[in-house]
Amino acid sequence: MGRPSRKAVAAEPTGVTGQSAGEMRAFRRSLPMALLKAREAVMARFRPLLHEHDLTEQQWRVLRALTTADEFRAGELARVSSISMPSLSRILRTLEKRGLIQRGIEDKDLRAAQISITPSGRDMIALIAPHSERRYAEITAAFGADRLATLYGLLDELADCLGGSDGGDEEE
Amino acid sequence: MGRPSRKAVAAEPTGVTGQSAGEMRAFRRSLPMALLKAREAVMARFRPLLHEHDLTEQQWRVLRALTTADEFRAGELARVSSISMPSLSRILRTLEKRGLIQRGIEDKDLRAAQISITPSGRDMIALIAPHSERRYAEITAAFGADRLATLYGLLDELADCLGGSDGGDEEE
DNA sequence: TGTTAATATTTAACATGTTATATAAATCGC
DNA sequence: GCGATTTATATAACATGTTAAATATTAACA
Repeated sequence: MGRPSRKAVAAEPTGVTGQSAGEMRAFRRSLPMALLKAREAVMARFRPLLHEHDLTEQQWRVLRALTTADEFRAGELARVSSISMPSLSRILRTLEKRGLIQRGIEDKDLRAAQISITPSGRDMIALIAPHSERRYAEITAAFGADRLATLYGLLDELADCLGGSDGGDEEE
Repeated sequence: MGRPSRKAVAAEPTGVTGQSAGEMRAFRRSLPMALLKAREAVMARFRPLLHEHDLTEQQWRVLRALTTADEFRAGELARVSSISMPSLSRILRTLEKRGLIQRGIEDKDLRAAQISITPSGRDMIALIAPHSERRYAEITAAFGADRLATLYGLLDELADCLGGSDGGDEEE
Protein backbone atom coordinates (compact mmCIF):
# COMPACT_ATOMS: atom_id res chain seq x y z
CA MET A 1 0.00 0.00 0.00
CA GLY A 2 1.82 3.06 -1.17
CA ARG A 3 4.67 1.11 -2.71
CA PRO A 4 5.37 1.48 -6.43
CA SER A 5 4.17 -2.10 -6.82
CA ARG A 6 6.26 -5.19 -6.95
CA LYS A 7 5.35 -6.55 -10.33
CA ALA A 8 7.23 -6.40 -13.56
CA VAL A 9 9.70 -3.70 -12.68
CA ALA A 10 11.91 -4.58 -15.59
CA ALA A 11 14.71 -2.92 -17.46
CA GLU A 12 16.07 -0.31 -15.09
CA PRO A 13 19.17 -0.24 -17.26
CA THR A 14 22.30 0.13 -15.27
CA GLY A 15 21.55 1.33 -11.81
CA VAL A 16 22.24 4.81 -10.64
CA THR A 17 25.31 6.19 -12.31
CA GLY A 18 26.40 3.93 -15.11
CA GLN A 19 24.89 3.90 -18.56
CA SER A 20 25.37 1.29 -21.15
CA ALA A 21 25.85 2.54 -24.66
CA GLY A 22 22.67 3.92 -26.17
CA GLU A 23 20.60 3.48 -23.03
CA MET A 24 19.18 6.42 -21.16
CA ARG A 25 19.99 7.19 -17.58
CA ALA A 26 17.83 5.55 -14.97
CA PHE A 27 14.52 7.33 -14.78
CA ARG A 28 15.05 8.03 -11.11
CA ARG A 29 18.14 10.11 -11.73
CA SER A 30 16.32 12.90 -13.46
CA LEU A 31 17.35 16.29 -12.15
CA PRO A 32 14.05 17.97 -13.03
CA MET A 33 12.19 15.18 -11.25
CA ALA A 34 14.36 15.43 -8.15
CA LEU A 35 13.78 19.18 -8.00
CA LEU A 36 10.08 18.73 -8.60
CA LYS A 37 9.64 16.15 -5.88
CA ALA A 38 11.56 18.20 -3.36
CA ARG A 39 9.47 21.22 -4.22
CA GLU A 40 6.27 19.26 -3.92
CA ALA A 41 7.28 17.98 -0.51
CA VAL A 42 7.97 21.53 0.67
CA MET A 43 4.84 23.03 -0.85
CA ALA A 44 2.70 20.34 0.78
CA ARG A 45 3.58 22.08 4.02
CA PHE A 46 2.58 25.54 2.87
CA ARG A 47 -0.30 25.02 0.51
CA PRO A 48 -2.96 24.19 3.10
CA LEU A 49 -2.07 27.34 4.99
CA LEU A 50 -2.46 29.57 1.96
CA HIS A 51 -5.56 27.76 0.87
CA GLU A 52 -7.25 28.66 4.15
CA HIS A 53 -7.08 32.25 3.01
CA ASP A 54 -7.99 31.53 -0.61
CA LEU A 55 -4.56 32.31 -1.91
CA THR A 56 -2.57 30.29 -4.37
CA GLU A 57 1.14 29.86 -4.07
CA GLN A 58 1.70 32.30 -6.93
CA GLN A 59 -0.61 34.94 -5.54
CA TRP A 60 1.29 34.69 -2.29
CA ARG A 61 4.60 35.09 -4.10
CA VAL A 62 3.36 38.25 -5.76
CA LEU A 63 2.12 39.73 -2.51
CA ARG A 64 5.39 38.86 -0.78
CA ALA A 65 7.41 40.42 -3.57
CA LEU A 66 5.38 43.61 -3.40
CA THR A 67 6.49 44.15 0.19
CA THR A 68 10.10 44.48 -0.88
CA ALA A 69 9.66 47.80 -2.68
CA ASP A 70 7.17 50.64 -2.78
CA GLU A 71 6.24 50.05 -6.37
CA PHE A 72 6.92 47.56 -9.10
CA ARG A 73 6.52 47.50 -12.79
CA ALA A 74 4.94 44.32 -14.08
CA GLY A 75 8.11 43.12 -15.73
CA GLU A 76 10.18 43.49 -12.59
CA LEU A 77 7.52 41.79 -10.55
CA ALA A 78 7.44 38.89 -12.96
CA ARG A 79 11.21 38.47 -12.75
CA VAL A 80 11.41 38.79 -9.01
CA SER A 81 8.59 36.36 -8.32
CA SER A 82 9.50 33.95 -11.11
CA ILE A 83 6.11 34.14 -12.75
CA SER A 84 5.63 34.56 -16.47
CA MET A 85 4.10 37.77 -17.72
CA PRO A 86 0.93 36.13 -19.01
CA SER A 87 0.32 34.45 -15.67
CA LEU A 88 1.15 37.60 -13.79
CA SER A 89 -1.30 39.55 -15.86
CA ARG A 90 -4.12 37.26 -14.80
CA ILE A 91 -2.98 37.13 -11.21
CA LEU A 92 -2.87 40.91 -10.94
CA ARG A 93 -6.41 41.13 -12.27
CA THR A 94 -7.55 38.73 -9.56
CA LEU A 95 -5.64 40.42 -6.75
CA GLU A 96 -6.86 43.83 -7.85
CA LYS A 97 -10.48 42.67 -7.75
CA ARG A 98 -9.89 41.44 -4.22
CA GLY A 99 -8.39 44.78 -3.24
CA LEU A 100 -5.04 43.29 -2.25
CA ILE A 101 -3.04 45.27 -4.78
CA GLN A 102 -3.54 48.41 -6.80
CA ARG A 103 -2.32 49.66 -10.13
CA GLY A 104 -1.28 53.08 -11.29
CA ILE A 105 0.35 54.33 -14.46
CA GLU A 106 3.79 55.75 -14.72
CA ASP A 107 4.06 59.39 -15.82
CA LYS A 108 7.02 58.92 -18.08
CA ASP A 109 5.87 55.72 -19.73
CA LEU A 110 2.19 55.23 -20.29
CA ARG A 111 2.46 51.53 -21.00
CA ALA A 112 4.16 50.71 -17.71
CA ALA A 113 1.99 49.91 -14.73
CA GLN A 114 2.96 50.87 -11.20
CA ILE A 115 1.88 48.03 -8.99
CA SER A 116 1.75 48.23 -5.24
CA ILE A 117 0.30 46.35 -2.33
CA THR A 118 -2.69 47.84 -0.49
CA PRO A 119 -3.12 48.05 3.28
CA SER A 120 -5.57 45.20 2.93
CA GLY A 121 -2.86 43.21 1.21
CA ARG A 122 -0.44 43.96 4.03
CA ASP A 123 -3.05 42.78 6.51
CA MET A 124 -3.31 39.51 4.66
CA ILE A 125 0.44 39.04 4.85
CA ALA A 126 0.53 39.92 8.52
CA LEU A 127 -2.16 37.33 9.10
CA ILE A 128 -0.37 34.52 7.32
CA ALA A 129 3.28 35.33 7.94
CA PRO A 130 3.64 33.93 11.46
CA HIS A 131 2.15 30.60 10.42
CA SER A 132 4.38 30.50 7.39
CA GLU A 133 7.41 31.15 9.55
CA ARG A 134 6.41 28.34 11.85
CA ARG A 135 6.28 25.92 8.92
CA TYR A 136 9.69 27.14 7.87
CA ALA A 137 11.02 26.49 11.31
CA GLU A 138 9.59 22.96 11.23
CA ILE A 139 11.24 22.26 7.93
CA THR A 140 14.54 23.66 9.13
CA ALA A 141 14.36 21.58 12.26
CA ALA A 142 13.48 18.42 10.38
CA PHE A 143 16.12 18.80 7.71
CA GLY A 144 18.85 20.58 9.59
CA ALA A 145 19.85 24.23 9.25
CA ASP A 146 23.30 23.38 7.96
CA ARG A 147 22.12 21.07 5.23
CA LEU A 148 19.44 23.57 4.30
CA ALA A 149 22.09 26.25 3.88
CA THR A 150 24.15 23.91 1.73
CA LEU A 151 21.11 23.16 -0.37
CA TYR A 152 20.36 26.85 -0.88
CA GLY A 153 23.90 27.40 -2.00
CA LEU A 154 23.84 24.58 -4.51
CA LEU A 155 20.47 25.63 -5.92
CA ASP A 156 21.61 29.20 -6.40
CA GLU A 157 24.82 28.08 -8.03
CA LEU A 158 22.99 25.72 -10.32
CA ALA A 159 20.63 28.43 -11.48
CA ASP A 160 23.50 30.87 -11.94
CA CYS A 161 25.57 28.34 -13.75
CA LEU A 162 22.83 27.48 -16.25
CA GLY A 163 20.87 30.69 -16.28
CA GLY A 164 23.50 32.76 -18.03
CA SER A 165 23.33 31.49 -21.58
CA ASP A 166 19.70 30.52 -21.22
CA GLY A 167 19.55 27.20 -23.00
CA GLY A 168 22.78 26.89 -24.90
CA ASP A 169 21.12 26.47 -28.27
CA GLU A 170 20.69 29.88 -29.76
CA GLU A 171 21.70 28.55 -33.16
CA GLU A 172 19.14 28.00 -35.96
CA MET B 1 18.94 45.70 -19.30
CA GLY B 2 17.90 42.60 -17.46
CA ARG B 3 18.68 43.91 -14.02
CA PRO B 4 15.87 44.02 -11.44
CA SER B 5 16.00 47.81 -11.65
CA ARG B 6 17.77 50.14 -9.35
CA LYS B 7 14.89 52.16 -7.98
CA ALA B 8 13.18 51.94 -4.65
CA VAL B 9 14.37 48.56 -3.52
CA ALA B 10 13.37 49.25 0.02
CA ALA B 11 12.82 47.21 3.12
CA GLU B 12 14.68 43.97 2.55
CA PRO B 13 14.48 43.40 6.27
CA THR B 14 17.59 41.80 7.66
CA GLY B 15 19.62 40.23 4.95
CA VAL B 16 19.92 36.53 4.47
CA THR B 17 19.65 34.72 7.73
CA GLY B 18 18.54 37.07 10.47
CA GLN B 19 14.98 38.14 11.07
CA SER B 20 13.85 40.94 13.28
CA ALA B 21 10.87 40.15 15.46
CA GLY B 22 7.62 39.90 13.51
CA GLU B 23 9.25 40.40 10.14
CA MET B 24 9.23 37.70 7.53
CA ARG B 25 12.33 36.17 6.10
CA ALA B 26 13.87 37.93 3.14
CA PHE B 27 11.90 37.13 0.05
CA ARG B 28 14.98 35.72 -1.63
CA ARG B 29 15.40 33.02 0.99
CA SER B 30 12.31 31.14 -0.01
CA LEU B 31 12.94 27.44 -0.41
CA PRO B 32 10.11 26.89 -2.90
CA MET B 33 11.45 29.79 -4.97
CA ALA B 34 14.99 28.47 -4.92
CA LEU B 35 13.80 25.05 -6.04
CA LEU B 36 11.60 26.58 -8.70
CA LYS B 37 14.34 28.74 -10.17
CA ALA B 38 16.80 25.88 -10.26
CA ARG B 39 14.22 23.72 -11.97
CA GLU B 40 13.43 26.42 -14.48
CA ALA B 41 17.09 26.83 -15.30
CA VAL B 42 17.42 23.13 -15.92
CA MET B 43 14.22 22.81 -17.92
CA ALA B 44 15.24 25.69 -20.13
CA ARG B 45 17.88 23.31 -21.46
CA PHE B 46 15.48 20.49 -22.20
CA ARG B 47 12.24 22.14 -23.19
CA PRO B 48 13.30 23.28 -26.68
CA LEU B 49 14.43 19.76 -27.45
CA LEU B 50 11.12 18.21 -26.47
CA HIS B 51 9.20 20.96 -28.15
CA GLU B 52 10.80 20.10 -31.46
CA HIS B 53 8.94 16.81 -31.26
CA ASP B 54 5.71 18.30 -29.93
CA LEU B 55 6.13 16.80 -26.52
CA THR B 56 5.64 18.53 -23.22
CA GLU B 57 7.83 17.87 -20.25
CA GLN B 58 5.09 15.82 -18.62
CA GLN B 59 4.35 13.75 -21.69
CA TRP B 60 8.04 12.96 -21.85
CA ARG B 61 8.07 11.94 -18.19
CA VAL B 62 5.20 9.55 -18.81
CA LEU B 63 6.86 7.99 -21.84
CA ARG B 64 10.13 7.62 -19.95
CA ALA B 65 8.41 6.01 -17.01
CA LEU B 66 6.67 3.53 -19.30
CA THR B 67 10.03 2.16 -20.43
CA THR B 68 10.85 1.00 -16.91
CA ALA B 69 8.22 -1.75 -16.83
CA ASP B 70 6.15 -3.73 -19.27
CA GLU B 71 2.89 -2.36 -18.00
CA PHE B 72 1.66 0.21 -15.55
CA ARG B 73 -1.58 0.93 -13.86
CA ALA B 74 -2.54 4.57 -13.96
CA GLY B 75 -2.02 5.09 -10.27
CA GLU B 76 1.49 3.69 -10.32
CA LEU B 77 2.33 5.74 -13.35
CA ALA B 78 1.11 8.88 -11.64
CA ARG B 79 3.25 8.18 -8.58
CA VAL B 80 6.35 7.26 -10.51
CA SER B 81 6.20 10.24 -12.82
CA SER B 82 5.02 12.71 -10.17
CA ILE B 83 1.94 13.72 -12.10
CA SER B 84 -1.47 14.01 -10.54
CA MET B 85 -4.15 11.61 -11.64
CA PRO B 86 -6.33 14.26 -13.26
CA SER B 87 -3.39 15.50 -15.32
CA LEU B 88 -2.31 12.00 -16.16
CA SER B 89 -5.78 11.14 -17.36
CA ARG B 90 -5.66 13.95 -19.89
CA ILE B 91 -2.10 13.19 -20.89
CA LEU B 92 -2.88 9.54 -21.54
CA ARG B 93 -5.78 10.53 -23.75
CA THR B 94 -3.44 12.71 -25.81
CA LEU B 95 -0.66 10.16 -26.03
CA GLU B 96 -3.11 7.42 -26.96
CA LYS B 97 -4.49 9.52 -29.81
CA ARG B 98 -0.95 10.00 -31.06
CA GLY B 99 -0.33 6.27 -30.89
CA LEU B 100 2.56 6.58 -28.45
CA ILE B 101 0.91 4.53 -25.72
CA GLN B 102 -1.87 1.99 -25.54
CA ARG B 103 -4.36 0.97 -22.91
CA GLY B 104 -5.71 -2.40 -21.97
CA ILE B 105 -7.85 -3.62 -19.11
CA GLU B 106 -6.71 -5.90 -16.37
CA ASP B 107 -8.40 -9.29 -16.16
CA LYS B 108 -8.65 -9.35 -12.42
CA ASP B 109 -9.74 -5.78 -11.91
CA LEU B 110 -11.90 -4.20 -14.54
CA ARG B 111 -11.39 -0.65 -13.32
CA ALA B 112 -7.61 -0.80 -13.63
CA ALA B 113 -6.06 0.16 -16.92
CA GLN B 114 -2.94 -1.52 -18.18
CA ILE B 115 -0.89 1.15 -19.83
CA SER B 116 2.10 0.44 -22.00
CA ILE B 117 4.29 2.20 -24.50
CA THR B 118 3.92 1.34 -28.18
CA PRO B 119 6.75 0.68 -30.64
CA SER B 120 6.05 4.13 -32.00
CA GLY B 121 6.52 5.52 -28.51
CA ARG B 122 9.83 3.71 -28.17
CA ASP B 123 10.91 5.17 -31.48
CA MET B 124 10.16 8.63 -30.17
CA ILE B 125 12.30 7.99 -27.12
CA ALA B 126 15.12 6.57 -29.20
CA LEU B 127 14.98 9.70 -31.31
CA ILE B 128 15.19 12.13 -28.43
CA ALA B 129 17.27 10.24 -25.89
CA PRO B 130 20.74 10.93 -27.28
CA HIS B 131 20.07 14.67 -27.43
CA SER B 132 18.70 14.60 -23.92
CA GLU B 133 21.79 12.80 -22.71
CA ARG B 134 23.98 15.40 -24.33
CA ARG B 135 22.17 18.16 -22.48
CA TYR B 136 22.65 16.22 -19.29
CA ALA B 137 26.33 15.93 -19.97
CA GLU B 138 26.53 19.68 -20.56
CA ILE B 139 24.81 20.40 -17.28
CA THR B 140 27.04 17.96 -15.45
CA ALA B 141 30.13 19.49 -16.97
CA ALA B 142 29.02 23.04 -16.18
CA PHE B 143 28.02 22.34 -12.62
CA GLY B 144 30.42 19.60 -11.67
CA ALA B 145 29.62 15.92 -11.22
CA ASP B 146 30.49 15.96 -7.54
CA ARG B 147 28.30 18.90 -6.68
CA LEU B 148 25.51 17.41 -8.76
CA ALA B 149 25.72 14.20 -6.76
CA THR B 150 25.61 16.18 -3.53
CA LEU B 151 22.58 18.06 -4.78
CA TYR B 152 20.78 14.85 -5.70
CA GLY B 153 21.45 13.52 -2.25
CA LEU B 154 20.14 16.59 -0.49
CA LEU B 155 17.03 16.75 -2.66
CA ASP B 156 16.19 13.12 -2.01
CA GLU B 157 16.75 13.54 1.69
CA LEU B 158 14.60 16.64 1.80
CA ALA B 159 11.74 14.90 0.06
CA ASP B 160 12.07 11.85 2.31
CA CYS B 161 12.32 13.96 5.39
CA LEU B 162 9.15 15.92 4.62
CA GLY B 163 7.28 13.42 2.53
CA GLY B 164 6.62 10.97 5.32
CA SER B 165 3.91 12.72 7.30
CA ASP B 166 2.70 14.60 4.26
CA GLY B 167 2.04 18.05 5.61
CA GLY B 168 2.16 17.73 9.36
CA ASP B 169 -1.36 19.05 9.88
CA GLU B 170 -3.68 16.10 9.74
CA GLU B 171 -5.82 17.60 12.52
CA GLU B 172 -9.30 18.94 11.71
C1' DT C 1 7.56 64.63 -39.14
C1' DG C 2 6.44 60.18 -40.29
C1' DT C 3 7.75 55.53 -40.56
C1' DT C 4 9.94 51.63 -38.50
C1' DA C 5 11.82 49.04 -34.81
C1' DA C 6 11.86 48.09 -29.91
C1' DT C 7 9.52 47.77 -25.35
C1' DA C 8 5.65 46.86 -21.77
C1' DT C 9 1.70 44.64 -21.21
C1' DT C 10 -2.26 41.95 -22.45
C1' DT C 11 -4.89 38.35 -24.73
C1' DA C 12 -5.50 33.84 -26.96
C1' DA C 13 -5.09 28.90 -27.13
C1' DC C 14 -3.81 24.89 -25.32
C1' DA C 15 -1.62 21.80 -21.59
C1' DT C 16 -1.04 21.06 -16.81
C1' DG C 17 -1.72 21.75 -11.49
C1' DT C 18 -5.09 21.65 -7.72
C1' DT C 19 -9.24 20.58 -5.48
C1' DA C 20 -13.62 18.50 -5.42
C1' DT C 21 -16.76 15.38 -7.19
C1' DA C 22 -18.53 11.60 -10.15
C1' DT C 23 -18.43 6.94 -11.94
C1' DA C 24 -17.40 2.27 -11.95
C1' DA C 25 -15.80 -1.89 -9.92
C1' DA C 26 -14.00 -4.45 -6.10
C1' DT C 27 -14.24 -5.62 -1.13
C1' DC C 28 -16.27 -6.02 3.31
C1' DG C 29 -20.08 -7.12 6.38
C1' DC C 30 -24.12 -9.38 7.02
C1' DG D 1 -26.53 -12.53 -2.73
C1' DC D 2 -27.23 -7.43 -1.12
C1' DG D 3 -25.90 -2.94 0.61
C1' DA D 4 -22.23 0.15 2.42
C1' DT D 5 -17.54 1.25 2.12
C1' DT D 6 -13.29 1.45 -0.22
C1' DT D 7 -10.44 1.67 -4.44
C1' DA D 8 -9.20 3.06 -9.41
C1' DT D 9 -10.02 6.16 -12.70
C1' DA D 10 -12.22 10.00 -14.95
C1' DT D 11 -14.52 14.77 -15.17
C1' DA D 12 -15.40 19.39 -13.80
C1' DA D 13 -13.97 23.98 -12.60
C1' DC D 14 -10.75 27.19 -11.95
C1' DA D 15 -5.75 28.93 -11.70
C1' DT D 16 -1.32 28.75 -13.72
C1' DG D 17 2.54 27.45 -17.28
C1' DT D 18 3.94 27.94 -22.12
C1' DT D 19 4.03 29.73 -26.63
C1' DA D 20 2.51 32.91 -29.95
C1' DA D 21 0.33 36.93 -31.35
C1' DA D 22 -2.02 41.42 -30.45
C1' DT D 23 -2.01 46.10 -28.57
C1' DA D 24 -0.21 50.27 -27.05
C1' DT D 25 3.53 53.30 -26.42
C1' DT D 26 8.17 54.76 -26.77
C1' DA D 27 12.52 55.24 -29.15
C1' DA D 28 15.21 55.44 -33.35
C1' DC D 29 16.07 57.44 -37.61
C1' DA D 30 15.79 58.83 -42.29
